Amino acid sequence: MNAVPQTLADLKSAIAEQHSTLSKRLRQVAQYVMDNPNAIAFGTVAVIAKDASVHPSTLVRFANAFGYSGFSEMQRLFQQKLIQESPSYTERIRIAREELGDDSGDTPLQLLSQFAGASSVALEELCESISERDLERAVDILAAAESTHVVGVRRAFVVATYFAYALRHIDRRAYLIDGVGGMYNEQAGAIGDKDAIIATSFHPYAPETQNVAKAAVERGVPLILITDSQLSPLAACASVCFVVRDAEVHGFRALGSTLCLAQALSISLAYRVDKQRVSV
Amino acid sequence: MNAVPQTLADLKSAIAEQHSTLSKRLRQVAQYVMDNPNAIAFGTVAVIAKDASVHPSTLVRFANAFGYSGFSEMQRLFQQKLIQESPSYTERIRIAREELGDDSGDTPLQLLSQFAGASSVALEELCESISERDLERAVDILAAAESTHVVGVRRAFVVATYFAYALRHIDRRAYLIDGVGGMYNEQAGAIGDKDAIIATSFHPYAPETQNVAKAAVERGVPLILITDSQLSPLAACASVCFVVRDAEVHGFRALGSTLCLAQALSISLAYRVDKQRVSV
DNA sequence: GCATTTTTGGAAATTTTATTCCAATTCCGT
DNA sequence: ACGGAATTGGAATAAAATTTCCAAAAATGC
Repeated sequence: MNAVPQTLADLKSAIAEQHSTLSKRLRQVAQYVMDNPNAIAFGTVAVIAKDASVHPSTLVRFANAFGYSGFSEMQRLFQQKLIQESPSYTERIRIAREELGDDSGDTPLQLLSQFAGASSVALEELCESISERDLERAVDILAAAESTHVVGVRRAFVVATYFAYALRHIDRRAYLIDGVGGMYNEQAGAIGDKDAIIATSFHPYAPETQNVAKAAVERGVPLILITDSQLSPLAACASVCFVVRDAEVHGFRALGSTLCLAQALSISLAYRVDKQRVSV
Repeated sequence: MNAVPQTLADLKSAIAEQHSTLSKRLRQVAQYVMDNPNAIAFGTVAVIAKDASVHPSTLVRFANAFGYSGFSEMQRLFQQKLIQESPSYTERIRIAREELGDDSGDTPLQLLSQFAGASSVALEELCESISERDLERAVDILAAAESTHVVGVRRAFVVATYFAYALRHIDRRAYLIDGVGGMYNEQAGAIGDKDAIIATSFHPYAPETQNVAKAAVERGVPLILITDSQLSPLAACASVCFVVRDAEVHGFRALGSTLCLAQALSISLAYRVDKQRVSV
C-alpha cells in the first residue's frame, strides 16, 4: 500500500485513483468529499454522514480505506487546507507576473483572470440592459411555437447549439440549422408557420444567418434575435431583439452573457410550459 | 446587557468595547482570540487553553461573559467566518439566493439575474481553482500539436464547437468530432500521433466522448480534459485535467466558466504561437 | 490588616463525538 | 437459485470534549 496522503491534494488524487475500486457507499462518500471539502473540515461525523446520506461508520471506514487511523485524522487535512491562507487569486496573478517579468504581462492565468473579470462585469450589465418585457414576449413566442428552429454561424453557432441542447432538454422540439451538406435553404424551408426561430448574429452578420432568418420572417414566423447592436441588419424584422454586449479581451469576444441569456430564456420557458400544463 | 453578538465582526467590537472591564485572565483570552481567530475555529478548548496559557474553564467563562451558552456556541462564529472567506461556490450561491429571497425567482428577469449572479460567482471561483501549471502544460501541448481534435456531446458539445471555432480563428488546424453520420469511430481514427485532443465531459460522462478520448490516448495522443469532477472517468488518462465547477440554477448547469477557460486557453495559445513565430 | 467579593484553577460530571463490533443484507460467482 | 464473501447499518463502547462545581487564591473595600 502507498503511504498515507499527508496533504489534501494528495488525498484527492488518491481518491480519484482508487475511486473505481471502492464499494458503492465508499464511492458515495468519495463524491461527497470531493464536492464538499468545507463541510468535512467543520462537521462532525454525525452531521456529515447525514448530509452525505451514509452511515457514520462508513465515514470512518472511508478514512481507514486511505490509511488513516480514523475519520478525525483525515479531517485534519481538510482543516489545514482551510487555515493555510491560500493566497487569493489576485495574489497569484501578481506572483505570476513578477515571476515572468512585467513585460510579458500575459501568462495563461492572467488571461484567464482577465476573461473571468470581464465576463463577470458583462454579466452584471446584462441584467440592466435586458428588459423584462422583451423576455416575456420571447417566452410567449417560444411557448406558443410548435417547433423552434435555431440558427447561427461561427461564434454564434456555439449559442445555437446551446439553444438546441437546452430546448430539447426541456422537451421542446428544437431544430438546429447547421448547414450540414450546404443545405441552409433546405433546412430553412422546413420551418412551419406555427414555429418560431431564434437567430444569433454578431458582427459582421453572416449572410447565411440573415437569409435563413429572413426566409422565416417572410413566412410569418416570429423571429427572436440575439445580436450585438441595435443596428444589426436583422433587428428590423425581429419580433423580439436582445442586444447583448459581451465581454471582449484582446480582440476575443466572450460568450458568457449571451449564453446566460439563452439559459434564462430556456428555463423561463420551461417554467411557463410547466405552468400551462398544470393550469390547464 | 446588549444582545449576543451574532457575527465575528460584532463579537470583535464587543470584545474591544468591554476589554477594559474584563479580569486579567479574560483579557488574556481576549488578546489571544483577537490574534488567533483560526486557532479558535478548529481547536478544542483543551489545546486552545494550553496555547493561550489559560485554564480551559476560563475559555468557557469568556464565552459566557459575552452572552453565549458556552464556548462551542461562540466558536461557531469563527467557523462561519472561515467558511465565508473560502466558500465553495454552491455555498455562496445558496447565500446569495437567500439574500434575494427564495420565494421569488419566477419571472424571466429574476431568473436572468439569478443566472448572471451565479455565473459571476462561478467565474471568480474559476481563477482560484485552475492552476497555472495546468494551463501552461495545456498550452504547451496545444502549441506542439499539428492538429487539434475536439470532442464533446450534449452540453459539452457547445464547448467543443467553441474550441473548434476559436482554434480555427487563430489559425490552428482544428477538427470537431461531431459524430455526424454516426462516425465517431471513423473521426477518432483520423487523429494522428502528432495531434492533440481536447475532450469536454460532464456528468453522466457520455460513452461516445470516452471512447473517442480513450482511442486517442491509446495511440499516445495527449488528452486535455475539461470536466466537472476529479472522479470523471477520463481523468485518469488525461495529460492535463481541468475541473470546472460551473454555476447551476434550478437544475440547469451554466457554461460560462467552462467557456471562459476555453477562451483563455485559446488566446494563451495564440500568444504562444505568435511568440514562437517571432522568436524563430 | 481583616473580611468580603471576585477571580482562578483543579477535578468531576455530563454531554457529545468517534470508533468498534456484530448481525443483517447485498453482491457476486458458481 | 444457492452459498460464500464483502459490504452495510445499528447498537454498544470507548474516547474526548465541554461544562459545571467547588475550593483555593487574589483582589478590593473598609
